Amino acid sequence: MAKKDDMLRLDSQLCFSIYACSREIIGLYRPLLDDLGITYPQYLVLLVLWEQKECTVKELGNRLYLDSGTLTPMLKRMENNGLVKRFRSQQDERVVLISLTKKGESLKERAYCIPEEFLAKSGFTLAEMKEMLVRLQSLRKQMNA
Amino acid sequence: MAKKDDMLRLDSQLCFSIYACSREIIGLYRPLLDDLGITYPQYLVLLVLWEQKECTVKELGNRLYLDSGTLTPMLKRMENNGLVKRFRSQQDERVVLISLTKKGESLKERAYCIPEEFLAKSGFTLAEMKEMLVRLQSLRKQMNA
DNA sequence: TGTAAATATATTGTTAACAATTTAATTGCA
DNA sequence: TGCAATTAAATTGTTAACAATATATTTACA
Repeated sequence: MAKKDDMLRLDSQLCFSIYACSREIIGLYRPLLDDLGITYPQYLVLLVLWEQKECTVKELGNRLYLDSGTLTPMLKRMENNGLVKRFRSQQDERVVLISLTKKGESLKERAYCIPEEFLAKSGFTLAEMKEMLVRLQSLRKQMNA
Repeated sequence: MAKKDDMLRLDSQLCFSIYACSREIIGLYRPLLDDLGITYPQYLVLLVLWEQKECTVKELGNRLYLDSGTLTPMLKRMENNGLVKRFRSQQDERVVLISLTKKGESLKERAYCIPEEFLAKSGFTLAEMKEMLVRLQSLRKQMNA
């Protein structure tokens, strides 16, 4: 049963390596994000809004793979911290639109250093980084098929 | 500023790809783990215990990169579900030892299919899987340096 | 030996992830 | 037109991650 047992060894599990890596990266980002007064998932929301200024909760969920059960309370916290505004669409009252405040907008300038810092600490070249990105995206596509 | 802005695009962020992948894999595992009556982090605890039968909370934390703030309540839940036993070491009363119950032990047999299922769904060959594993481990090592 | 430092776990409080359900608005179609 | 099905968010409840702190035990060494 040694071979069978090998499959169940913690250190041979890709899933664990990805899970641990994710948490480690978030830990690396934490002091930087603390300076901006945001958390990692909030940073992801801002990334989307820095790209497109305004979007619906639904669209945010599609980009980040999160549902309203996660997003609604998080967006309320961000609203309380003055980062975003929330309001119902006039055309369709079911839809909630999220847009940046001046404060949320202004954080972008201070965020450029974050991916740079990560690239530096990762020890990867930009090419290796992209290679990895492609593999992970194909993994995700596969799993959805 | 287009190039600078590119760095902040959600889809060019390796960190997001890893974070999203991690959650997606856990989602893939969920129905299988539901059958066993455990969650993903609990599965990781069992992986360690299937390897070595008994260990301390400290050792579990070292393997899984989790602290007592996460482990203590989780291990209590696992104890309530009859999966593990918890008891203080006789030699050092600070230390809490975790060991498997018959029930926890017996789940191993039903868990072999989980990494197999993942390998199948990932669309990766075993070699590609290992390649990826190595890269992620080196990324983790780098970040800790 | 006695006490300060170190160590292991537990506790408290905040944020997040997600299933399941609810509420409200819109759409489709008999 | 009117009502059933669909859709978008919000709500509720459970588990987890983690910072900060507390408690209890052990170790080190003055």
